[in-house]
Amino acid sequence: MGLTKTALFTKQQNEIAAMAKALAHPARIAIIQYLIKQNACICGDLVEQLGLAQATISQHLKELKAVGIIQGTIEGASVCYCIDPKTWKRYQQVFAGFLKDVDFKDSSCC
Amino acid sequence: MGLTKTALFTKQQNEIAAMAKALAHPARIAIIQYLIKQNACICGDLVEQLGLAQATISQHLKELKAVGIIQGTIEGASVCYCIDPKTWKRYQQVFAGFLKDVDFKDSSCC
DNA sequence: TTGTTACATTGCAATATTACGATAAAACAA
DNA sequence: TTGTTTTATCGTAATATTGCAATGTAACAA
Repeated sequence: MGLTKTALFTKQQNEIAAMAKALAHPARIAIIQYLIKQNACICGDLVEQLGLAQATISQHLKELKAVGIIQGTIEGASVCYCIDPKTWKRYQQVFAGFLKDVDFKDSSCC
Repeated sequence: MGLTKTALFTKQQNEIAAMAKALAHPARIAIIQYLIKQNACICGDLVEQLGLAQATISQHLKELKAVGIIQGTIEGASVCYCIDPKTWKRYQQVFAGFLKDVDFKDSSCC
């Protein structure tokens, strides 16, 4: 069917998966890293930097905006993008919480 | 085209994206959480727990095995799955490294 | 106004993912 | 051996993702 059965899982599980999905493409990782390095930039900079078509970059930016990890502010004809500090902290917390230390038994399997 | 242009990105960016992709489905999050809670379990347990078809669970297990986050050992007719401690630590390090603290300028955007 | 620049959106093609029934394979019991 | 249990794999359908050319839209300049 190709449709994830969201209802079978907890809210938390769906949230972690959705957050991971936003990071599940190298172009989006590259965008985030570039935004951190430059503090902020416009869409055109990313098109040059990454070597993907403008429409493609715009689509990736849309996805990152949808999960709230970046925000864009209109700056004349261009749009200035940057990391949203609040969502960034949430990402840190959620992933640190999920990837917590586990007390693995000796050679854990059976 | 539907084909990610892997060559445009660094090895590190591709790795982070691949690791995130493995976590980008709630069923796989649920499987990992259950494995941590129970220390280990067999495929049949997960089929009961999650309410997905056996073929579907088996497929998710295959993906998790492919990135090395879980390992399976044959135990008679069944297969015992558990978290791979080494890969788990790598996940912790990689995500902690990527989601590091950022010194956000005042209201960071432009 | 006309033209230009910067992005977003639309429409499409190629590929990937999700899900499951059916079937295969391997271990074991009777 | 035959049957049962457990998991993997195959085949298929439905849906999602990736990528880009073309087009739309908004801001600005001349």
